[in-house]
Amino acid sequence: MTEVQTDDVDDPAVAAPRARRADAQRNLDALLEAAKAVFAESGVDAPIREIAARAGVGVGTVYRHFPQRSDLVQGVFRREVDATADAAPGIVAAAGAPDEALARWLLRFTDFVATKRGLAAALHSGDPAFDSLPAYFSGRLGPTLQSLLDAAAAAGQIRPDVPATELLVAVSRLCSPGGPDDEEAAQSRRMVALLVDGLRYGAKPQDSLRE
Amino acid sequence: MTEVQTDDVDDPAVAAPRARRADAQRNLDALLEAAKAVFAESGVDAPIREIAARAGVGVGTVYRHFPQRSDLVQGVFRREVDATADAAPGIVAAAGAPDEALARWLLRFTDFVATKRGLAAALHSGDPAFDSLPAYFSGRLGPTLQSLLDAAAAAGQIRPDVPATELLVAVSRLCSPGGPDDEEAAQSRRMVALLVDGLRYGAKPQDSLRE
DNA sequence: AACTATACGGAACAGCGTTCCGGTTGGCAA
DNA sequence: TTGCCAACCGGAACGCTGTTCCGTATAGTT
Repeated sequence: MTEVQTDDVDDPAVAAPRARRADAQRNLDALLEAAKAVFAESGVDAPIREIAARAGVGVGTVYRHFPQRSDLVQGVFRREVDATADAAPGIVAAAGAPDEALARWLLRFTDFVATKRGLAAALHSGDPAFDSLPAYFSGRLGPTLQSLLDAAAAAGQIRPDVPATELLVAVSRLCSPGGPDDEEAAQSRRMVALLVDGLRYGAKPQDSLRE
Repeated sequence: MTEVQTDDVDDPAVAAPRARRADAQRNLDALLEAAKAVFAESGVDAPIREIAARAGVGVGTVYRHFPQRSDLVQGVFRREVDATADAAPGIVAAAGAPDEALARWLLRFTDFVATKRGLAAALHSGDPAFDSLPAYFSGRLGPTLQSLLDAAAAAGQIRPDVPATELLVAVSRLCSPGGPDDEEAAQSRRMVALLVDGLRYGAKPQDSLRE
């Protein structure tokens, strides 16, 4: 995430020792992907070996990339937050209307929350290694959601007075009790959809008089 | 558990199968004592073997008396709560005045809180095995402290308007950050003593003018 | 004193985190 | 293209953990 400006190849100034090897990058990606899945279904205390096996690498590789378990947790968390935020433009482009984009993105956000259950426990466990995560969460996702809300509100499709941060935690809580099984996930999605309908209702209450 | 009603040899009433053997009772006591110490210095996640060794028994013995770890935690907790509450009459008898008894009992309570640090984390971990503990805590200790407060207030030695439950949590928090080391424990005790002086001050503010 | 239900101890097993090192390979230089 | 070496990989190995199991010892009764 924060590993930009890697090489100014023909610049003799502070030359990075060397770029990361391709296989290392591949394994790192596979590891984050596997950890995401395992964390989601077994919690953040899942065995390292299981994650390694899922990623098709040895445990040594896990420890080289993530010396501490919290490093792996943070990596997964940040990656998911980024992916969720970055999905917004594509969803806006694909959706026909701002309120539809909003609804779809919130559903996407639901998937994210499902990933991080159990992870929430780690966040509140007081471990200082996770101190920076909540700020990252709202800092990255808040503005994204706010822009979606603003667009839909400007189009007169939803009520304009619901803060993004509140909606964020509301949706989180709607999904948090839900386990990894399909039925509860589906239920969470229905509740989120209902919430979005609530936003729409506030925008044009006169429509509710029609039948 | 469910294999009773064996024989009504000479007592037609429900005769207990047999009493607990003396050595079993000894080991149970030693176990609770050892667990108390180990929990206090290493938290409730301390190795079972360490507790067993401290009690001078084998791990098998631990598991027979406490099949689950939570059983041991509960046992220690209840035992400590009981001991703290039961200490009150003796302290009252030994102390010269009600306010002195109050002060000494609160110091005694401080020792209890020191024991249960880390245990607090277990209490709030959502494990349903611990659901009954908070109620046991305030139900047992609240009335005890209240009677001490009432006695001291009736004697005009302290202010009468401080509820026992509030004082209970206040003292808990005063001690909670303190680790197991002697310096912080001593500091906690000083703070508690200061709190008691505060109670006294409210009763007869005119005394503070004397020197 | 003899007998038996009860209790004890610790070896044994399984699973975990973490370290370590011989073998492998990607990417650069020649 | 070929060769080289640093970077990287995999998994064996170690130590610690919870938990089970059973041969042995003993308290309490007859």
